[in-house]
Amino acid sequence: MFMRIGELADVVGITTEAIRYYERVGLLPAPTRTSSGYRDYDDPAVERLRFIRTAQTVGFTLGEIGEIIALRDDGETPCDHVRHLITEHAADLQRRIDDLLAMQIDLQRLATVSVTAQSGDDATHCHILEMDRASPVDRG
Amino acid sequence: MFMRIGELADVVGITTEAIRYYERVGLLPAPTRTSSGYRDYDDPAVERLRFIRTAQTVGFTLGEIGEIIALRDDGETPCDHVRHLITEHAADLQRRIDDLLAMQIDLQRLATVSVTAQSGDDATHCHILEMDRASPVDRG
DNA sequence: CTCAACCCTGAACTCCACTTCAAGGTCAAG
DNA sequence: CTTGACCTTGAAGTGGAGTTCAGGGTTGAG
Repeated sequence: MFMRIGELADVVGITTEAIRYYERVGLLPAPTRTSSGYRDYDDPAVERLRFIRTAQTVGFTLGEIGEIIALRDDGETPCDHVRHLITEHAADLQRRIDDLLAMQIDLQRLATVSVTAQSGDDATHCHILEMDRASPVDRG
Repeated sequence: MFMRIGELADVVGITTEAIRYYERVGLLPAPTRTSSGYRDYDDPAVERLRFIRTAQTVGFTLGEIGEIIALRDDGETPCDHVRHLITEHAADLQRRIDDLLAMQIDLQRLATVSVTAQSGDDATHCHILEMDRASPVDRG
């Protein structure tokens, strides 16, 4: 299945501009072109774009995604290096998860205060904002 | 207790530049000035800056924080709005955590393959890279 | 043949949350 | 009275992830 950029954009739910941008920054290989210069994509391009989107939703930057993709693309990369990168990304992932969980705890605390504040006596004042917070999560 | 910007910065752990920036974008009211034009902060400023920091750690943007603050400054009770934002952010956070966990499982699988590949028969080829990934988490 | 809908390019612009820079004023210690 | 730490301002820079713009080419339907 070959398709032009607009169709690809529709299929994966990414704008044509973003797709061209990914190509420009090296995340997406330059596709073949029609005689008139139109980009002509195949199924692997769909795969890759979907992968990029997923990786983005979990918080990887395009730079990191590029690294990961490079691993997959570069069949000559020695396994040791690959393992190293995997370990690195795993640790990074764990940090991200920890950060988000900490955020979630903070948010839940805020939500709890919010609910109790709802039945408060003083309607002109938001208790959520006045709560004396526990020390904010301090992770640099 | 009145203090200059540098002391305030130390107290709340925010750079002086960030504090001036918050003032510029309307998050922090312009403080009184000394005769020579130096900013002169009082305790409520400390409170507000701490609130901004806390709100940030739970994932609110400065824009959202500004909204909340504006509501309160207008004398309206921002509780409903705050509750709404909290709910939204909680859901968003949960999605991101789920995605990250899924990604972690993928990565662990990759790491496992990596280890077994180490003792693999074909030393010239990295098996880690050849695995076909499970379909990525697809949440739009 | 014409028209709309699509495609191409490079460059410039946007947003966020700051940071950095340049050029100068103030204040307390020595 | 100089030195150095601090303060002031406006403007510009940063970086990530695109989006928008200007100006033009292609394609297919009517």
